[in-house]
Amino acid sequence: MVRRAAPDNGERRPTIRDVAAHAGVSVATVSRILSGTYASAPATRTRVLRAVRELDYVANANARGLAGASSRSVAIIVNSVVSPHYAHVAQGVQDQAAVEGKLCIVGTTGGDPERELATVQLMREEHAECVILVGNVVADEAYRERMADYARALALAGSQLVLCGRPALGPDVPALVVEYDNTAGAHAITSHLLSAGHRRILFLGRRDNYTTPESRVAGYREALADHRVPHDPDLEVEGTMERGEGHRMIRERLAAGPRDFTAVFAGNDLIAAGARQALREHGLRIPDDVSLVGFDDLPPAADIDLTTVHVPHEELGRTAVRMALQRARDKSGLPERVVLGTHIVVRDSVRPVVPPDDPAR
Amino acid sequence: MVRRAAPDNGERRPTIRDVAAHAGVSVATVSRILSGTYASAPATRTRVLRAVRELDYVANANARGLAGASSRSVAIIVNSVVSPHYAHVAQGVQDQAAVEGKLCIVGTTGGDPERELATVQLMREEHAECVILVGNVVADEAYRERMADYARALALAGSQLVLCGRPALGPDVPALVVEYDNTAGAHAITSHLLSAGHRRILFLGRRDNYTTPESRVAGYREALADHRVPHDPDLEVEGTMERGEGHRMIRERLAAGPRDFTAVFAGNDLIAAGARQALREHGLRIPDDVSLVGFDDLPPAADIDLTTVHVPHEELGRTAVRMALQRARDKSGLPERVVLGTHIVVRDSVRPVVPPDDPAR
DNA sequence: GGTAGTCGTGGAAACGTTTACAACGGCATA
DNA sequence: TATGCCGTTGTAAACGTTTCCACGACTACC
Repeated sequence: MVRRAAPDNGERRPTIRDVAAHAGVSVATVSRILSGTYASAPATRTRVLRAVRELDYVANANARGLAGASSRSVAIIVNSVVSPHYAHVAQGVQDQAAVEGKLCIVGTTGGDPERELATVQLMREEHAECVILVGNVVADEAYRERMADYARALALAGSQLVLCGRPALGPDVPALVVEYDNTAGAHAITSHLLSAGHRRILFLGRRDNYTTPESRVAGYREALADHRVPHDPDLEVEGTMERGEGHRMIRERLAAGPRDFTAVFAGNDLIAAGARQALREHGLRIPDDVSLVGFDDLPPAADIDLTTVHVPHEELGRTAVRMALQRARDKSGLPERVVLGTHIVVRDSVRPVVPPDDPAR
Repeated sequence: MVRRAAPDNGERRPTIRDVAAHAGVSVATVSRILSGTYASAPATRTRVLRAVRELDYVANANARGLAGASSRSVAIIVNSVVSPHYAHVAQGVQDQAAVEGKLCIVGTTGGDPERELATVQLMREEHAECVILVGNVVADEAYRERMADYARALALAGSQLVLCGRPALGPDVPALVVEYDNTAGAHAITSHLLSAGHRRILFLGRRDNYTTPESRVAGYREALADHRVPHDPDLEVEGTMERGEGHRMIRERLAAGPRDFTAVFAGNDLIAAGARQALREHGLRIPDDVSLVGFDDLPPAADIDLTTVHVPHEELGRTAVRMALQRARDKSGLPERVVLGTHIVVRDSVRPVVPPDDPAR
């Protein structure tokens, strides 16, 4: 006997053997009755269930996993749980996992590829049913190779890799993709500003090679082109997706010279919040002096009455889990890539531009 | 052979046996070399590690757990991951888990005791090293019994229950407690308002029997008593800890009659944000017309320049994990309860009251 | 009344690891 | 040269499940 933990005096956690003995049946019968719906005499069934209740038995997930039953867990890997964007996706994953009776393993990387790898290894050890990787990323060749490696290694361990809000890989890589339409959203909200008469629209948070800001900038440019408004590269300000950056970008811009824009399109709501604060510190009112829009529609947006693009965060998480589990059940004919839609939420941060010579003024 | 998964043609995930064969040693040796630091000849060691790399071997967590090695996971159960309060505690748990090389299982309950129970059962199955329960709760007898049951059942499964921001149980219950000082924080910030001359301070978010709001109200009352300011129960407004509630409470109060307060102490930052919006909608400026303070010091507080009480959320999570793991290593002589401190963060939402007959005005 | 089929159950192997115990070799000491 | 010890490695049992296979009892049919 290799028992190390509790003394064997009955203060042991009951096993399936105990339940079987208590109910006067074999372990096989108990196992069958407990794991899903299997033919069994009602009398036996109730006897077993009573024994389970009386002994307060819970199965040993390790033994269950080892013996080959399909895993009961779903994994999600994010940069950080405190960032609202990730938190909402994680919530969606949680919800769907709970619905499916699975539990949810969360790993954070802080954006560090090293830690990402370590976390994926842990998930591989754990035999999670699927591993959901979410977030903005540099989409270079190294990334593609790394993801392809993950996907294959995970597939070998019986897990399904799901990329959430990340670009797809080659067709021969066993990975699912759930995205949302950044470009269309950016196009729509830029058009919203253009329709209100704005021509000089500052874009905050350009960051080349990063997938999310890159596709948002793309939508911005396309909308300008569609409205035949000349594109001024100087209106695209570089910065990361954080609140402080929004503040910095506006501050530096206004310090550098006179204001040469009538509207601001912030790369996300956090940037918008920071930008808003900086604008107000310069005595500019929103929306009276400057119009401001964001992207994401997370709680801060409602707080500051921001017109923005709604991203279905929770739905992304739910869809990722749903797709992975469906695929586990039925290998064939399911889509490998889903793109969810976005839409504008109009609040109170945009005013039409009134031309200087407008007689109404 | 009961293999059901991959076809046995080499596209199998490598086991420790494969590694042993590849390195020309026994499985015991491989196991010893991989799991922690154990005496072994350097030559063997490198041979084994090379085999691991070449085969891309990762251990099977289920088998490892089953064979009796201590578990590698830490569990946290919260109401919701999107609520900043919980998210920050979860982040702390994550961080510490990563430091200790453990992974983190997250369960959400939506505040439903039913789901809480189900989640605890899942964690019990999973043999998590510790289970951290966080958040505000009704602290009645039923709660105490439920928690005591959890604690005992988890202890039997080898896990340690940790209550985070929840009241302690009896001394004979095997549970750890990590709290922060709500009453002291509320006392301090109320004193801050009193020192600025405020006498009529509205408290938003009273909720009897719920531990968190209850102890915050207690601090508020104590501070009033200490400053010999009469306590008017009518200044305590009931409501839950949500943004919308803050808005509602102010709206209804101002609709019911003339303003009879000069400062507002919101039960948390979310309430403060809602209250702020409602006050502004009534044309009241903060802090010029009304002073406003909150509790928690989460990101929204900085956004709205709110003077508030800083709660060490991440530190709560980290401490919970640290305590549980220390206890697992060394059973004796460690504290069972820790109370972390809080402190005021002064921003720009409080102005001194100027008496009407003050000559300076 | 015999045979085939169905339903419910039990026995036992297998999953991949950890660890107690035993065994082996080499070195230092007597 | 014989003895004892230590450091390193191998053998095998055990962990608690699931599931394959076999077997008995009953029903239904010819």
